[in-house]
Amino acid sequence: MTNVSGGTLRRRPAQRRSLERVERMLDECARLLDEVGYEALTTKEVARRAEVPIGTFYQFFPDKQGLVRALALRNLEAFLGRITARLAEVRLSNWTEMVDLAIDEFVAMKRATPGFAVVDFGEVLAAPGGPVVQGTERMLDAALENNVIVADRLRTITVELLGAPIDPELDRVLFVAVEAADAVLKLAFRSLPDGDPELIAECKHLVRRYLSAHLPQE
Amino acid sequence: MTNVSGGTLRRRPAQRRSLERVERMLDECARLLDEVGYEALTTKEVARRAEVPIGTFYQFFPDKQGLVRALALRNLEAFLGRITARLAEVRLSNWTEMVDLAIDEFVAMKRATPGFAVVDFGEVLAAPGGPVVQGTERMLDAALENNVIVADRLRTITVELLGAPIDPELDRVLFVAVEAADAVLKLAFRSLPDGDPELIAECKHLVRRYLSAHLPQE
DNA sequence: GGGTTAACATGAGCCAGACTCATACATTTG
DNA sequence: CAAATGTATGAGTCTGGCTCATGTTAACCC
Repeated sequence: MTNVSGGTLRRRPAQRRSLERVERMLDECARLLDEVGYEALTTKEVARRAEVPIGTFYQFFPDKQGLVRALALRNLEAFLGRITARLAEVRLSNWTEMVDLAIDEFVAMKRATPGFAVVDFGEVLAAPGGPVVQGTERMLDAALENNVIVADRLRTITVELLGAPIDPELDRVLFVAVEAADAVLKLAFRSLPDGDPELIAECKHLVRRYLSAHLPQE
Repeated sequence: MTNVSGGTLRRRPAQRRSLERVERMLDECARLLDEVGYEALTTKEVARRAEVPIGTFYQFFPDKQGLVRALALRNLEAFLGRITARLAEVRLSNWTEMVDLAIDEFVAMKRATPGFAVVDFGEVLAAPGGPVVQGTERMLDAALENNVIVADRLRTITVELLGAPIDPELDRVLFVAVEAADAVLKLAFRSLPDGDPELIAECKHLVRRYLSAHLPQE
């Protein structure tokens, strides 16, 4: 699995102990996100639960956003790993199956991964409204980049699946599809803790319908 | 125009002076959102720019979220007003024209209305991840309700347009469409200050394509 | 007018939470 | 063993959301 999460940490943990600590902090961050949400999440509480002094917390994470961003990136890696693994298992006969697979994996992760329903890598704090243009290290950019990564990954898979790229606009189309799916699934998980099944179905519907205009029926 | 914004304010301004003050605070809030984004926006600065003491600010707005929520609701009213006005002007021959009209109006508002590209009524702070279930006065609920209002409004228009409701699932479908469009347009305005035209076009594409599965071609 | 009362306005200050930094500790190196 | 270099710590700073005691205006009554 490629290491996507470069550049999030203030200092990279070198020893085993530090590494475990960072993992613990991320775990507790995820659990706290489920319990109280992003706004009410405090760095002190994360540190307390992870049994790490606050000073050490700030040795590794630049700030609260950085913490959540690091978590989102860890989740992104997990997602890409799962998708890749699943693809190795099954033989897909057409792209609609891939849509279902991707969405099912995403939903499964939302259900199983603490904090993931609150901040997945798609939206990571994009929303509370970073200004349209701002410093390079904004979450905003991270969120965009993340969906670019997912879309790109899906493009690779799609191209492999179809044999050759069909539509030169495929990149943008996939990006839009990912963004839209992300939003609808977010909604599904806001409606019900395990995700409203009807909305999840509707999400697949939406994506399939949209992509069918750009991909061959086969 | 119906007054949607009930219940946002701590106290409703009665006299002319208070009313102007509240408007000024909302205006400055909008401008600040464009400048620094939601997180960096401070109630002190809003009050300072509106030339209102901080105490007075809190006489009217319950908190920072309440301020932004009030702004979002004011924008929602404006949007519904504009849509209604436009519909009175033009004669629509089919529902695809309505999709274009609604999206165009939305885009026009994003361009013209300060702060609207940062927090429109669709997402209003839903994202930074309130916990899935939490107190009644959460922004989250507000955001959901707002899109419900828009979807409902569009349903009314659609039903009028078509003569009779076609699909019993129309409500959910429209809701999903609004949510997806919202996300893609948000993206378009993150990419370019005035909204990436190609993404805007793609948004219309997405919605039309999706709805065409549920609405008659005519 | 004068006096009483109720509504409104004000900003110094409280408090919580993000983040720092001086100090203590450990670990490596000559 | 001493110096140097890295690492750990939590008391403390600072900023920003929000309050509340006090001052001010307006409304009302005699």
